[in-house]
Amino acid sequence: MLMVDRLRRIVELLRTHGSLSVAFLAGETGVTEQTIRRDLDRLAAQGQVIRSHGGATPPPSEPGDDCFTARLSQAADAKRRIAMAAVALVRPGEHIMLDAGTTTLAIARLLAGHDRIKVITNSVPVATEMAQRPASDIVLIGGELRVSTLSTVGPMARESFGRLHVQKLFLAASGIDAERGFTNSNLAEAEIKQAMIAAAEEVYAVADGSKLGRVLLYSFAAIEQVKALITTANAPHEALEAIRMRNVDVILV
Amino acid sequence: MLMVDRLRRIVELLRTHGSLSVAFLAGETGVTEQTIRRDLDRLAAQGQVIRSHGGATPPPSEPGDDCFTARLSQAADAKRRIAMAAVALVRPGEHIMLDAGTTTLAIARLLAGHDRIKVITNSVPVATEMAQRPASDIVLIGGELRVSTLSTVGPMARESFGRLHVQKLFLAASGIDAERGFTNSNLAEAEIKQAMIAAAEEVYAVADGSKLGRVLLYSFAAIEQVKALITTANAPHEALEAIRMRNVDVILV
DNA sequence: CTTTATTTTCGTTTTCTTTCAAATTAGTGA
DNA sequence: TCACTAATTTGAAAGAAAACGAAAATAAAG
Repeated sequence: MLMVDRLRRIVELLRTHGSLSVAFLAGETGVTEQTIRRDLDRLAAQGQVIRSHGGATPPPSEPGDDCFTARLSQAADAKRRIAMAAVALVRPGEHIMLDAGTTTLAIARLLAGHDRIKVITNSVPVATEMAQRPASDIVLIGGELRVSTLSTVGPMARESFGRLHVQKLFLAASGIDAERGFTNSNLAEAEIKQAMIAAAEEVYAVADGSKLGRVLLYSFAAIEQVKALITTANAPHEALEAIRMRNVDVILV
Repeated sequence: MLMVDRLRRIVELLRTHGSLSVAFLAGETGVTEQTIRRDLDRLAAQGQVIRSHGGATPPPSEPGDDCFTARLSQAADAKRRIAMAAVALVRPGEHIMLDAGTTTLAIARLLAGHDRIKVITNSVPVATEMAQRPASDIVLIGGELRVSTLSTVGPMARESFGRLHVQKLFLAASGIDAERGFTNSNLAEAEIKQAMIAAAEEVYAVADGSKLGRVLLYSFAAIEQVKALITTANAPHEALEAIRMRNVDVILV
């Protein structure tokens, strides 16, 4: 096991367990306590962990600085423009699905104004955002809650999506590539996205330009499965062309 | 247990209990009174607690603590005491259900510290609260989202509960009466509560004293269906007696 | 004045730091 | 490609520091 892997592992273990002793981490990683101490010193210098006598604790997660809200503020304007283009596609009275993600959250924010639209989602932030407006009609899909994205996954969620049928799905993806299709770094989420795609008549992918040409671990759909991709103009030109060649509309905002 | 964990625990216990003796803290944390004294000295030096002869008290609340917020936190204090009694019933490794409500939200807040507990809920606030802590294992029940309570209801939620099985359910109710049982003013929620009760081995009702003797529109359970009622001492005495007569434990906090 | 709590002191245990050597890895130049 | 050197990582051991518990002396509370 490489040292970087071990460091990552330590951070991960601390995040899930709350706080751990040097001895435990040594046993868990198969190295000496000495080495763990050195690792913790290093991680503490980077602010990744808080060192304490006998062990370490994860860094305090201030409200509004976790990974989710951090991503939220990033490129807020681009996301809003994408969201506006997405909302323009929605007709009154339609049933739509919203994937979990910051771009889809921006869609929810705009959509909250529209009446008579039923929104189905597995994202807790999307649901709470929609609930702000009284006239909304929301179905929240149940399942195991993924803490990092605040969305539900697992068999229960997959099955729930399997029974539903909607006109439009707005799909988020961390990686979009003409060849490899849509990819994601988490298996459970990839499975849910597949279930959502199966439940929708038309699928619209929403993602800022940085996601184009990126390929991640789990692939969950071919590029042809979506009707259109809504993205920003900073996407790599050749990636966009390759997608257009496969009969997917590209909407640039 | 690391020292930092113990220090955190002490602060937490003081915050919830109000003020505690050195002996109690020693018993609670499994160390000598001597060590507790040293801990308290340390915490007092940081201003985290106020030292006093024989024990310590939590730090004074923030300035700008007017009469209104005092009353507010008083109600919060009642809920927290109920929540503490509820959490004391939970054993490590158990699966529990949390109903939607402010008292159950207080339970979630306390429960978030416990490891290895799986929480099933239909309440979005409860789920997000639990998700704050890394080590939590949460199942969010899906369904139509009721905007006013941010909880899911409807056939989908009912069915989901129908497939689950947990050791303990902490049930909230707007009205509790020995004769009329548990009542609620919303039909959809009443139905969900019935489904939850059916899915749990043991049901514990949690409600502040003002709910006792009240009867609302929809009744969803008889008083005998719960194992115990956790409530505050300000509940009407005759209402409590009537409930006790029906073999329901009453836990006053 | 009695009881209880605190401080002080001391020894034991645990954890940390420092230092050194072996092992691994990366880089260099023939 | 093949040694050779330098840097990094890791483990081991010894001394320093911290945490903890126990007991005696002191202070506080009723």
